[in-house]
Amino acid sequence: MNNLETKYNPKDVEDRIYKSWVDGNYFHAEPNPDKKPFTIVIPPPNVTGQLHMGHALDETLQDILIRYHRQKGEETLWMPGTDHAGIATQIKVEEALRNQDGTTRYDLGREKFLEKVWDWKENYGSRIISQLKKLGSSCDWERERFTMDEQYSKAVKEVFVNLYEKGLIYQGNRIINWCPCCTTALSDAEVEYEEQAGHFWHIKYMFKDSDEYVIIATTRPETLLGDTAVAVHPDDERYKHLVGKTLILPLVNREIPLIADEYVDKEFGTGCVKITPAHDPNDFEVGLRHNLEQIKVLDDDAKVNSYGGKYCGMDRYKARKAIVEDLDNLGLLVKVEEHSHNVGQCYRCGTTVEPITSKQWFVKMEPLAKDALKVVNDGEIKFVPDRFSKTYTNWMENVHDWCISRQLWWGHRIPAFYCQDCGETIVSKSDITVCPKCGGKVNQDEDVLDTWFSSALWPFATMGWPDSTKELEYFYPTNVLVTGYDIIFFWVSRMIFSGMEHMKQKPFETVLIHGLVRDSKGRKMSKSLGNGIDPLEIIDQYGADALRFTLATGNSPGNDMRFYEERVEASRNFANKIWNASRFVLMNLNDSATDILPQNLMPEDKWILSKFNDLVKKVTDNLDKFELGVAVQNLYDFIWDEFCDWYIELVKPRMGTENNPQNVLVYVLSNVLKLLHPFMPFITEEIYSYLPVTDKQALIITPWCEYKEDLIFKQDVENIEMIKSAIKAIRNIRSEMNVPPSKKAKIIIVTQKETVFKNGEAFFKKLAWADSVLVTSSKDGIEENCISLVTEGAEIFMPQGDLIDKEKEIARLTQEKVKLEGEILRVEKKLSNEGFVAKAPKAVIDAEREKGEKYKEMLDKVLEGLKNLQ
RNA sequence: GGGAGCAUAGCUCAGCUGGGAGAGCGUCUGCCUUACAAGCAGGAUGUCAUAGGUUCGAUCCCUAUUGUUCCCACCA
Repeated sequence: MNNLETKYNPKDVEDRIYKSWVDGNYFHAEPNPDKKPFTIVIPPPNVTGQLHMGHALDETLQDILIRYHRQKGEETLWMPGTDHAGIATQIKVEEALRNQDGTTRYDLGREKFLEKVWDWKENYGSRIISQLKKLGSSCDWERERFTMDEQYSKAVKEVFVNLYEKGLIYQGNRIINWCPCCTTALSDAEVEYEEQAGHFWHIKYMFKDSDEYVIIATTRPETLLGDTAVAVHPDDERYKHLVGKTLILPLVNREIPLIADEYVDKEFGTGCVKITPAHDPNDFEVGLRHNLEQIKVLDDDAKVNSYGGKYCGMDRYKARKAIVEDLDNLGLLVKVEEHSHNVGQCYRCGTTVEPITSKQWFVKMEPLAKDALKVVNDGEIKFVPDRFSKTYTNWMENVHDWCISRQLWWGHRIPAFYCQDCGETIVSKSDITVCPKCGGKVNQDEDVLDTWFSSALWPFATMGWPDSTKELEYFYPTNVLVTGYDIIFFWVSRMIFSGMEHMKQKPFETVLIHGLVRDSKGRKMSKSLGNGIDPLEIIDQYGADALRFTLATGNSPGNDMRFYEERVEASRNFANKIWNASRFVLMNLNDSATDILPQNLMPEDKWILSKFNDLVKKVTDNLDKFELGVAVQNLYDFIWDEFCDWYIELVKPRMGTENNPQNVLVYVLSNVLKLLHPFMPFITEEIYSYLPVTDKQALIITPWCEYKEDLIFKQDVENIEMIKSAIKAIRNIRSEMNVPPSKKAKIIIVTQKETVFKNGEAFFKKLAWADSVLVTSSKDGIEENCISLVTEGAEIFMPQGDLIDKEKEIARLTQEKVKLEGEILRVEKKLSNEGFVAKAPKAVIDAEREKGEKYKEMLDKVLEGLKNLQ
């Protein structure tokens, strides 16, 4: 115990401590009517994913909250698990197959391919979990869930059927976002828009049997193949007379009408718009209004199909080029403008998505959005910081129907069955093989559901829904959801309406939003940039506590943070500081040491106990407000500055004497470890195990500290602060005069508070390098050639013999004088301001008066000192 | 087009309901003071983006401006 190394080595500690927590079963929660529940469900990482900094931040924040509430004695459940992550996982496995032997999923067929994915999941699914453990995450591993577990799948089917029966899920042929690379439909949320440089092609459309024409402008000339009309605004005088006439579609030579529709903006471009109902969402609507034909000209892989005549088989960009060339040759290309516009891209693979009409399943959002908005607007669900509730409501108010079918194989297969004979569609929780209507053979829908459709159920499906379980009864609704602002739309909003719809209760009360972890230059960490920092490497090098501390520090909710190694180094140094302070305490304990406070507390003991009490309040309040960054800063300041730099130094002279401060040291250290534990669980648990505390148990379950009124000693705090300022003043002057610590000095303290400073004699010797300290209330007999220092409550004289440079001393005191005069002037100005005296709170005025008097007193002494020198 | 964030020390950032601004890193000076050089002591550097307003008093609240980042929408 006395031979701990001078450097904290996390590797000696972390795995062993983690195992002790698991063995102690401290992470496990059970419904317990005697206790208040506290629940967080983890944002399930992708099952084949690897831990990155974003996870590390997310998990750290959750673990802090979880450990805090566990120590507060609540029945604390952190529900862990993973997400099957439809597209992401399928892409990964397909890629692996391609690299392995060049096979595609089609070569294997659905069944074989899914076997491969399940194999993959078995291999890599545990990786992310073990990585979470490295961080110290105290999840209830007995309850680990996966979004494709049997029970979970039951919930997904239940929800689908339920919504279908309510008319909130429907199948329809509508414009959706199509990713030609993943060959699946995407929801609006899964498309990311990027400003790209493009062109604006102006094309002549000739009227039938006429030399007249209109000019349309387009950014996607290849869609011309699917045009079924040209539209103008009904009030547009330029074209009014032409409405109803027939145009000849260039290259295709199809006859299409010129129609009038309010959708067209007269001011934009030429005022004529080509209408391609099958490939543009606005045109689609126009097409419905005018009963236009939808001609789909692109295949699933974005190649022109047989409707495209000579362009058939060309990929969309090749076709674009060819069409522009042909139009130009025909003299139909009027001009080409540079044009920058937003291009939608698949959020998984980055391929430009193509709007395409397609038969898909949708969730009707409007009725669901209603309750989901109410619960946030009423403040039943709170976003931290609050501004994100606006982000949420804006989205929810304008939400479109949600396309939930995906043309993938990995995921929850849509529980819809189609009769081959009568064409009936049957939506059913259980698999069926024959049509209940005609007895014909049925086929199940080939598609799977959007991953987010299943993760939307996470807060209750993980607890056994649709069965009624004791877990749901006890732990639902959950307390906090911690996640990044980037998935509010994907996940948070969908959990909210799902919770409201299926549980008739909100899924959580607080949504704690954090920002992104960026690199040192503020860029997003990404694989393609290669600027990602691996949390596991950081843990390996600096320890999990240092990583956690770094991620929790200097950051406020909702804001991005920059991550660089120097910050981790600073955190590691802090861990080391704690380690060494603890070593010091442990080295100086005798067999009778405990954490029971003695009766005869010294002023400095009362000072640190008061400060510690303040800390308890601050840390607790900040944790309750989700100001984790402020809470951890409070701890840092207390430990390094107040406990190490002052308290330990102040009590060093008492070590080993009758008045040994060991119990106070043990008390403060053991208690501060409790407060620090949520942030730095490993090192705190380790050190706590060495301490002779009365409540000897694992720190992880040791009760949180309480604020104790009777451990606040106002007068002693004032006195010690006075001594501290005096010591600082002496250090300051010595440093200014380049006096090395080895050179001791005589100190005479003239004060009206003799007892206070007499009690502090030892402090001056140790911390202000004095060899003798004289405390007196009178200036009589003080030798000349003294440096005089004016500090709060005292005047300090340090005889310097011949060393004193009179001129320098006069200059210094003059400077001091000017400073004090300035302060006094400021205070007086304030106090002579009628408005201030009349309207400011009394406490502020009193404080200001007190300050003024203090300064005046000090100024008098400075002036006297100057007089003596001259 | 709509919305939001940010602008504070050389750098990265805190600053929680308005009462003369802090930390880490860096930097300068002096110290291996028997827990810690991953340390100790001391120092320097700020028109708290700009301009108005509210107030006795504004880094903080309001308005406008500038710069910057992001989100949503998608006029072809």
